[in-house]
Amino acid sequence: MPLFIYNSQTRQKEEFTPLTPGQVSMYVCGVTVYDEPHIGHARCYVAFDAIHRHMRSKGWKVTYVRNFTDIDDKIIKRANETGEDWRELTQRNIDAFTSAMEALNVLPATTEPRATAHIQGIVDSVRALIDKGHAYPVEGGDVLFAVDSFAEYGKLSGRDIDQMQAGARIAVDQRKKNPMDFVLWKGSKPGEPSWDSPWGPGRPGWHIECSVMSQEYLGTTFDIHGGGEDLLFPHHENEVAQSEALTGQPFAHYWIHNGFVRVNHEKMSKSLGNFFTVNDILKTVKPEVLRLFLLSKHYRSPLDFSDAALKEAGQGLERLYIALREAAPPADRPLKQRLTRPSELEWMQQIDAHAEEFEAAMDDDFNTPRALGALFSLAKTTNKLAAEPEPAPEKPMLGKGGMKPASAKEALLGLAAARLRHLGARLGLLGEDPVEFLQSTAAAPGDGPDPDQIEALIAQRTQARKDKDFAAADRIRDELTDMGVLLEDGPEGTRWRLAE
RNA sequence: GGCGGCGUAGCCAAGUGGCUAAGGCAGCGGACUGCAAAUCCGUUAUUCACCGGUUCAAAUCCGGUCGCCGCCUCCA
Repeated sequence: MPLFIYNSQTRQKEEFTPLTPGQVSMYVCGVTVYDEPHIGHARCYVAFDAIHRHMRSKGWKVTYVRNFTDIDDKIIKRANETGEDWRELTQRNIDAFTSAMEALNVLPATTEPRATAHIQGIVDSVRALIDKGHAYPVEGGDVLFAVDSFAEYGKLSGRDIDQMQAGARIAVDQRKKNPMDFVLWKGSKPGEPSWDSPWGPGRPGWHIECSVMSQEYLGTTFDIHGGGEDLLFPHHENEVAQSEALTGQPFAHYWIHNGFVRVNHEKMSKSLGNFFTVNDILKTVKPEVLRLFLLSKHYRSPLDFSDAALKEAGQGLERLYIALREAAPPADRPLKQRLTRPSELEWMQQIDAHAEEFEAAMDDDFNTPRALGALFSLAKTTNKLAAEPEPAPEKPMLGKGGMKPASAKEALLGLAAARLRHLGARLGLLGEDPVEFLQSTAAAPGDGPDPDQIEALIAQRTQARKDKDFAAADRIRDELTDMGVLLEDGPEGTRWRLAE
C-alpha cells in the first residue's frame, strides 16, 4: 500500500517515493544539549520513532540520522553559570537524552552525530560558500550567509523576505547586508570554546551543522528532513539556502514537522519556563504510559499536556494489557489448530480487519490516533472472544499423551494476542508481560506493595470467602484497596493488579 | 503587519464531499459476582463554534463572524 506524507514544503499530502527504491534516508534535527530533555522533545522523537518503525515495517532500509548540537551560545552560557566544563555539560545531557529515549522505547537512530565532530566539514562548507559568493566574512571573525544571493530564499516556509519584519523584536546587526542574513561561523571571544579557521578562532553557527552532517551521512539530496514546527523558520529555511546554494542540487524531498506539546494551551518551552522534564514525569507514570499519551494525537497537531490526560492514557494502556492478559495462551498446549468453521473464520476476519485498519491509518501520514483506535478495537474483539462460551467441538478431541489440544477458541485467542503484540510493537507499545505490567508501579522498585504480602492477604480472603465470612473477606479487600491493589475474582481464582 | 493551524459528545480524539459521525476516558442501565472488580451487552453528538453560500448531497468546499494557538528571536 502506498504511504502518504504531509509535506510541509508543499503543504499537502503526497505519495511517498524514496529516491532509491526500498531505501529511505531521513534526517531529524536533534537537541541542543544544554539541559535535560523535556516532554516536548519526547513528543518529537517518539513521533519520528513511530515514523521510523512504520517505514521499517514496510521492508524499507531506513538510514536515520539525528544529531546532537553540542556547541552553541546557550551551552557556553550554562557552563559559565555553573562552572562546569562545557564538554562535561554536553556529555551529561547527551547521556540524559539517551536514557530518556531508551526509557520511552525510542529506537536509536542509525547515526547520532555531534556538531563538534564535524568542524572540518563545516569550515570547508563555509569556505566554499564564500568562494561561490553566497557568504561574506565581517569584522569580529563572523561569516554571514547572504540571503540575497539565493533567489529561492523563503520557499520552504512560504515567506517573502520583504514582508518579514526582521529586527522588529531585536536590533539588526549593522554588519549584515540584508537583515535576514544569518551566521555561518561565529568568531569567539577569548576564553570561549573555539576551533581554528581561516577567519580566526570561532565556532559553527547553528544552521550549518545540520546541512553538513545530513549531507555527509545521507548525500547531497535525501528523502526526509524533520523536526519540530518551530524549526521550519528560520532553521530549516536556512539549511535549504546553505545546502542548495552550495551544491546546486535539491536538499530534502519531504519535510515533516511535528506540533508542540502545550500546557494550558500554551507552547511548552524553555523560554516560557512551563516545561516538564521526561524524568519528572517518569517519576509519576510508567514510560509506556507517557509514550501512549504522546501518540494519542496526530503528530502535526498540538498536544495538551495535563495530569488528567496522562491518567487517561494510563487507563487506556491498562485496558490493552488486560486484553493481552485475557488472550494469554495456555503454556502447556500446542496452539496449532485448523480453523475452518464459519464462526471461526468470522473471528479471524474480524482480527484481520483491525490489522488492515491499522496499516491504512499509518499509511495515511502516520495517523497514530487512528492506529490506536484499531488497536483498541482489536482489544475489544479479543475480550469478546475471551467472554465467548467454549463452542462444542465438532468431533471429539483426540488427546495425545494425555495432553488436551488447544481448543479453537484458544487458538483464536492466541492469534488475537499475537496481533495485539505485533501491532503494539509497531507503535513501540505492549512489549511487557501483561501480568508484570499490571502488577507494577511507576515508582522505583521496592516502593510498591510487597507481592508476597498481597498474595498472603488474598489467600486469607479466599479462605474467608470459602467460610462464607464475607465481612472478613471484604475487610481484607478494603485493606488491599488502600494499598492500591485491585482484586478480580474469577473461576480460576483471584487475580490482582495495581491501580494505574 | 506577513504566514500558518485549530474550534467534533461531560473530557480526550479520528474523520475533510455521500454507508448508522471511529476509538478511548468518565457516566448510566443490564448480564456475571456473596458484594465488588475485570469483561460483555445496551446507552450517552438528528449533529460537527456561529452565519450565509455552492452542491442531488457538507462536519468536510467557498465567503464572513467569533474564540484559541503557533512561526516571523534561541526553541522539538
